Amino acid sequence: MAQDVKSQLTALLQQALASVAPAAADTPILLERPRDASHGDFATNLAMQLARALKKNPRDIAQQLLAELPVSPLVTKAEMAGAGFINFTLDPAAKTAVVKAVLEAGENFGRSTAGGKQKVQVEFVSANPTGPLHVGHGRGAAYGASLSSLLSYAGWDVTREYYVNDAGRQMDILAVSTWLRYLELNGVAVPFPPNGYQGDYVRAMANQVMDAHGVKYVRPAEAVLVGTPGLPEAGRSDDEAKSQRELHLDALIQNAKDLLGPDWAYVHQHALSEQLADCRDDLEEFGVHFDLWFSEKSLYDTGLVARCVDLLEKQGHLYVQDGAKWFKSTDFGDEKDRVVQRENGLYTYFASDIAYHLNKYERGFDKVINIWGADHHGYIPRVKGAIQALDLDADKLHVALVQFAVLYRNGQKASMSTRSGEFVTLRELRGEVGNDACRFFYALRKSDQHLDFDLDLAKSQTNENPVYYIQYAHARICSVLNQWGGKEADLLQADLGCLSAERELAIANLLAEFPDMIEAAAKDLAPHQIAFYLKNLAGEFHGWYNAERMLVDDAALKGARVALAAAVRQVIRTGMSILGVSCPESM
RNA sequence: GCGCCCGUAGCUCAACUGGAUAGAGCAACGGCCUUCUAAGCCGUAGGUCGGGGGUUCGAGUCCCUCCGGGCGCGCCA
Repeated sequence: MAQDVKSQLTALLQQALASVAPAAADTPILLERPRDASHGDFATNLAMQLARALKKNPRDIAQQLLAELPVSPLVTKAEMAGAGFINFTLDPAAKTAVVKAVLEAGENFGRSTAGGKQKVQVEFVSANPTGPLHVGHGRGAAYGASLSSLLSYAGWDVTREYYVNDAGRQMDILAVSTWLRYLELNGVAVPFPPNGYQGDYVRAMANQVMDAHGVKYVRPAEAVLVGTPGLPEAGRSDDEAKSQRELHLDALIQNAKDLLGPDWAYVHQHALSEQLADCRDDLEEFGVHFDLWFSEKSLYDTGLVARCVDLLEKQGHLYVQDGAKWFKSTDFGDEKDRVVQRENGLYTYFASDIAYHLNKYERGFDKVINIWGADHHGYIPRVKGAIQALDLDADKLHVALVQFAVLYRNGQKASMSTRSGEFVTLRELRGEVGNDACRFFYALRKSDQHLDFDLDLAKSQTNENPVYYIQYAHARICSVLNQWGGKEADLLQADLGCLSAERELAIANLLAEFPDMIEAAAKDLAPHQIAFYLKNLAGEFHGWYNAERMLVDDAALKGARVALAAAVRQVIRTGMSILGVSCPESM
């Protein structure tokens, strides 16, 4: 199969290298597939790499290498070209052999052992369960899910994980928002704070609480508002007004806790589980599954946060200032030191995040991948710093930043604030453009690249979406195979020597490239390469389909062509399945 | 102001990690359905890779510097 071809070529070049330049015999040999077909099937820049060390013209070196190159039945032509490239043209049989390899291996063609069964954790989405997921989360979800599948396919032992921020102020705000809407239903006149959660789903939860427990949690407005600073004028957006709104909201939360006592936990828990369930359903429908939903709160309950802070303290990485405990992250390259424990004794989000990472390391992952929104990039140095401070290997942690998707509607930016309730939800997007198109649209972008998501385009021109281009190729092949009507197992006996058209050999070369592409994509954490590969493969297929007929009278030729088509179908299926996109048999 | 990311065809994006004449898809223009699915194919047009300098056999890719955009700089999460 093709991998063998590549390593055999490498071996040939190593022999030539050893006699031309024994001193540089360990020069790594890079074989690439030229874009231009006239440059053959493989090319190496070995001569150029040697130019500096040997102080010779690359073209002269290339000629010497060619002279020393052992002959091989695989290679029909080896020649020097350009600035000193050596181009190889392969024997057609060496190229088409891949068809049989694909059909034999099935969905395992391309599967790699590069990951060596090492344990890798991929943590992604991890959105606060305070409202519906929006289109930005969708990008992280699609990327994380595709990346996880890719790594798994490349031989890693993958754990997919969602970090649930179920402790902290944002959850309190959601709970109090729900309660205030509930009071509203019961005619209690408390103005709804502008910095509470405004979405309709909050009212829905209030209704549920009402249905389940009636007026049990009603309290008088005076009691709810007692001791609150009140709200500034609605139009004010100065710092003072903002801070007053936050203080007001905090006071409301405190009053709610006092007035409801143990029942506060019910409201809190109800809001959390409702939103989490909604989020989980949403993601499941999107084809995004998690092995573990990890609770932030559990880090407090098990005492890991406190243990972590103690540990850092014992190692001398903490100091007290203004009543708060600071972590000396500047010792590890951060811009400034960071608080882990507030003046009021409460731990910061950073503290629980340190504990979470300690927990990840204690679970023995060989590699830990965090997929974060790009707005968190300033957070990386402090987390890596904390990991180092705990005497752990910070290089095991890789933070993949996903740039936010900027939505455009009618040519204008659409707002994406969760708090204001004005956002396009992932669910809406899925409903309007479909799961497949969504997953593929996201997959088609390099994750760390800014993404302009034109809603009108995605919604109105779904037929133009490249996902259909690939699915269509798959459906066409299914149709041909149906009409052919033979047993697919028989295709293994096909006389591949019949495949001689340029297009057929080009497709064979592309198929052979699939395993290399998978390994490269996994190494780069870049599933978008799969999407581009598939587009390319589908394009080659469509071109061939229009140029040649598969179901011809000549039985041998027919068998060979159907075998090639079946191999293309297999690779499309494998690739699409990694991307979480379906392959309908007919369209 | 400081730090990180980015700037490639009219639009949205690639470019095998420093390699050959920078590639696709939309949009535009011209062709192809009595034969396996026209959600397709074939062709044409479209570029000083933001500007300038540097490193070397060779730069969209690395270094410097401007210009332009995004994000971050909480005892929030």
